[in-house]
Amino acid sequence: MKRATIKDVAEAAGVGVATVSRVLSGGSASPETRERVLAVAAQLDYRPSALGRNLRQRRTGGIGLLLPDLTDSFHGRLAEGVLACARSAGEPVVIGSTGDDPEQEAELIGMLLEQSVDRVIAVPAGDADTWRPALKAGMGVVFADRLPYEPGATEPEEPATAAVDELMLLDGVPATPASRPAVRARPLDVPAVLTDDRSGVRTAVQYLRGLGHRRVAYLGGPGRERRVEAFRQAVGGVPDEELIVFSDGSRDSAYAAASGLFQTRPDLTAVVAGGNMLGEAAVLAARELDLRVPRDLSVIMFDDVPWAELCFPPLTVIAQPARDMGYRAAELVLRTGPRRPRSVLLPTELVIRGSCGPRL
Amino acid sequence: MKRATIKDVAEAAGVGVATVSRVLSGGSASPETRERVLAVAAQLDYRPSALGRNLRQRRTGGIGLLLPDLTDSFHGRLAEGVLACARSAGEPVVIGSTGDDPEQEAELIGMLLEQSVDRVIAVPAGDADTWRPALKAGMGVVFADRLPYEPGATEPEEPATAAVDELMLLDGVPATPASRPAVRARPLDVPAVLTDDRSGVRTAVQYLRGLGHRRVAYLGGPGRERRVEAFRQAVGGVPDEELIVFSDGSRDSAYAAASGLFQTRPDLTAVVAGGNMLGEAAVLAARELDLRVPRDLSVIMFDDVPWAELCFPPLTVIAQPARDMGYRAAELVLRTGPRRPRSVLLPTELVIRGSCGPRL
DNA sequence: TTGAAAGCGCTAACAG
DNA sequence: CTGTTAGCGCTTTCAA
Repeated sequence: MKRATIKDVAEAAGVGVATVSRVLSGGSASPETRERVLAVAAQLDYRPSALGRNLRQRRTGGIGLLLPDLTDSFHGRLAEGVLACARSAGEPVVIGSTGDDPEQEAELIGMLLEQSVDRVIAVPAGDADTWRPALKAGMGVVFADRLPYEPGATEPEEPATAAVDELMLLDGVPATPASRPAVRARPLDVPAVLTDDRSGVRTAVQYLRGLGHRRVAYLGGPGRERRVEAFRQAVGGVPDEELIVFSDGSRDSAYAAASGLFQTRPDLTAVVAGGNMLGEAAVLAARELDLRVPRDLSVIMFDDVPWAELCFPPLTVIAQPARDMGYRAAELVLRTGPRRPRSVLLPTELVIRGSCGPRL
Repeated sequence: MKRATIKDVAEAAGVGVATVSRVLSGGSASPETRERVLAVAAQLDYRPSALGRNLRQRRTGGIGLLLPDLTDSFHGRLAEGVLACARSAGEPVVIGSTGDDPEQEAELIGMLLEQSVDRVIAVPAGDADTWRPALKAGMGVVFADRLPYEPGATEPEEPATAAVDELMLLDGVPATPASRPAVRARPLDVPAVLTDDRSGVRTAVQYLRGLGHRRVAYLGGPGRERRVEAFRQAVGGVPDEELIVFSDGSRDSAYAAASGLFQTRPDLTAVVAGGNMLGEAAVLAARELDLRVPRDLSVIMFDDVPWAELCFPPLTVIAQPARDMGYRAAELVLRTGPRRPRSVLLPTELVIRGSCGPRL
């Protein structure tokens, strides 16, 4: 038993297909016609097929969502935000997990293109080159949490000025400092929803400093250029590069990075983890090496997660509004205005629990 | 600059559109024609539009994925499994989050129907009535982790016998006991990928029993009929119903349930949490009430999560292969065989850490 | 092996 | 206000 089509409804109601189409999409029609059509449609259990409509309009109307890893609580919360907004707009969401791999990401972009999904929200894994095809194809893209940079240079630039407007309102301080190092990677100029990494990192470092820590390390993940750069600035002077280590998106690599760091530099007394998986790794590695937190090592982590409170000791964190980020990204990508939507920078919050102590 | 269509390719290659279609889908064509077409297609950067194909074939070929909550680590891992399989099959995945609410679920099913997504994987929130429309519309559906039951009766029945075949191979014991209580809710007879709740719960209870615990409580979530029933059976005799409490899918409700339980029944010495959010709530509530784990209270939790190890004390758990479940569910729903695919029951594993101790 | 042609279900001109 | 008609891009008979 196949579904009724618009033609069936038209025949059964004794009207033309155009009339049915109009009635169903709120066009003009005489009250009686409208009523009859509606009745017949309900009676036949008619559901307009998105297939026909999409082909006709040459677009699907759905939203693509590309994330590095749904296993990461941050991305899960972000996704929930996107889905909540999409649902209230009645839009379907096509999801893809990139594993933080630019190639997979490129493949998924291709898939979305093939499906004519013309709007996408992404926590990007690849650089500007990965995303250029999507942009050129006219996709409406909004980035969340990170920005793809032009390949080549290594020091990230602040996002385009439009992005910082909101922050300035939030903490009353321009986020773009007057002086900058020379070589800069330019981020893609595309609307984005970011957290205020700079002030988050600064807060964390200052907090640690206030506790007396001098050798504080940074544990970074992929796509986190802005955080690292902010870290270098926050510690001031000539940063001890050995105290800055990276991992890719996996748990194993995060653990390896943390463990390696703690072993090669037993003199460090505090570490800031650039994400919840890094924080997890730091706690695990510390425990394995018999480092007491916070006596031997203070740890502070980017992103608040439910288990931060269950951890021993409870983790001090820089909280980010992940769900809001997703919701707002969806709002932006759905906004079909004439002008490109502005970017948004959301504030972080220091949540003090028990994983940081004074340097002994 | 719009995308090239099949017609453009045909013209540029001096052949008919049918030929292009054939070449691109691996049909027969003379080597030289094939080569020419392929060259032109590449040169024009031609990508076949899924829109046209889908309309013609009256189906999208994508997979729908309906989950209660992406914020829950279990569902996140499940989703990653589904996405991994879908990606290797080149199929897009349309995702929806139901919040464990049957109404939202029904709405999302409607949306998938409208999109002509004819295959769906779900951790169902609603009952059989919620899913009947999807089934009647001819959707290929595979359930994961839970099964929708016929509304009315309250005691769940084991899933259809096909489902237990795999388990019997796995642990050599038939999962369907000879004797059963009288009133039963029938699960929908649809392929599913489930974990062996019965043996998992039994293992947990026996472990606790071995430690000397007599008053062990159960903290249940939504859609967990089979686990509760297994719990009742595992504790044997007339179960103390006051020791069995439920919450809906939210963290708040889980915490309230746990806290309430601990306060009304201070005599209990052990609790099994029916999911990771329940476990989280149990630990939090215990801590709040100054119950020492495991001295005053032993806790064991369904589902292993990364933070179980970071928790204090590290949580003893019944691990479930969430990611595998997703992957296998996707395999099932993609299997386009003549016969309906068989269900799968996957084993659990007791992982002993530090949250259970002897009764003092 | 190939091309012409007929739609898939829908919307948007355009006429009436 | 309403019906007729022309496609959207693709696959698939059916002849040639």
